[in-house]
Amino acid sequence: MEASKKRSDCPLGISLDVFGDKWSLLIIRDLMFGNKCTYNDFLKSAEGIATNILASRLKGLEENGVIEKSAHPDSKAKILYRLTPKGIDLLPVIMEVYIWSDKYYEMPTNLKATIKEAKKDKDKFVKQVTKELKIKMTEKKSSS
Amino acid sequence: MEASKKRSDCPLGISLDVFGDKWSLLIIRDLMFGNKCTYNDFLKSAEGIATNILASRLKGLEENGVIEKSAHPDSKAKILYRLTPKGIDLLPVIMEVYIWSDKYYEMPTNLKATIKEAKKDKDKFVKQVTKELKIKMTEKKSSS
DNA sequence: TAATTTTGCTTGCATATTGCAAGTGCAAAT
DNA sequence: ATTTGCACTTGCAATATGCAAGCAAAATTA
Repeated sequence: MEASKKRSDCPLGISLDVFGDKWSLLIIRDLMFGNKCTYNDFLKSAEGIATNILASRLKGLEENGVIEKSAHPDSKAKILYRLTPKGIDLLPVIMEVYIWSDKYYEMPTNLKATIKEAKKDKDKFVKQVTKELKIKMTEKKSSS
Repeated sequence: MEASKKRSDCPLGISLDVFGDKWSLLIIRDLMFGNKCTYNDFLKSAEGIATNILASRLKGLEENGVIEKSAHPDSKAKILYRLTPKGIDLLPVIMEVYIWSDKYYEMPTNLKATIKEAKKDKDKFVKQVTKELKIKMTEKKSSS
């Protein structure tokens, strides 16, 4: 997970060293679609990540330039986590995982429409959502 | 990794329970692009997976219907591992990871052309390679 | 035919990672 | 002034990983 070790020159291996674990992509999902942006937000997610694991993953993702910390406009006690452009660029990867999952597993009702839209025109969906995310991650948001 | 445990109803979480670790996607990569199909083939890959981990990952991927075992036409001592249609359907996911990696990391020369082709027309690339894989995984191949 | 090698694992054991509970320090609310 | 919220850290047990060795069946070599 740490930025240092590299098992091979294969781009897939390098990528898996960045987000190839059970938790990293879930954090990125929360930032993309969950309207979550603080440590406590992530903790509250359904999967129940442990506090130390969350801390280590946030550190790893930050070291790898996928997310970044910033001051929360609402409070000095809060830290705002945001996706970097590099993190936003993981949208196609996550989208394809959802599409795969939709084909072989049960899709929760509240996601069906979104996945359907994504499948209909992937490029359009990625462009649209990327645009929204760029805005979202730039604005100094004042709470959800 | 085992087929049983499910952390949440999120399709992303379910997917990560199937291939969300440091090794599974590398095995799938070897099956897709590496012309590898036996236990020893996977062992020889650059990343150097341990024998027990490889065995447990093969078991997990089989339990989850991503790969399947079959008799190797060359020898009874060999076991042929193949991607199922479900496994082949992971191609778009892996492709997007490569494309992401290409943007932010060094791409080995021998892969540049393929990635460029994939980026030019993703749908076409996926259809083309899927077709090839379906054939490859169906034929009782007589060695690489 | 017998010995050796190949193949696909399993086993033992040391080390690393994970998960859970509790605790810490600072900020903010009461 | 005290309590609560937030972002962690720490300790420790449980689990997973990595490494080396071993093992049985099949194939190859002698």
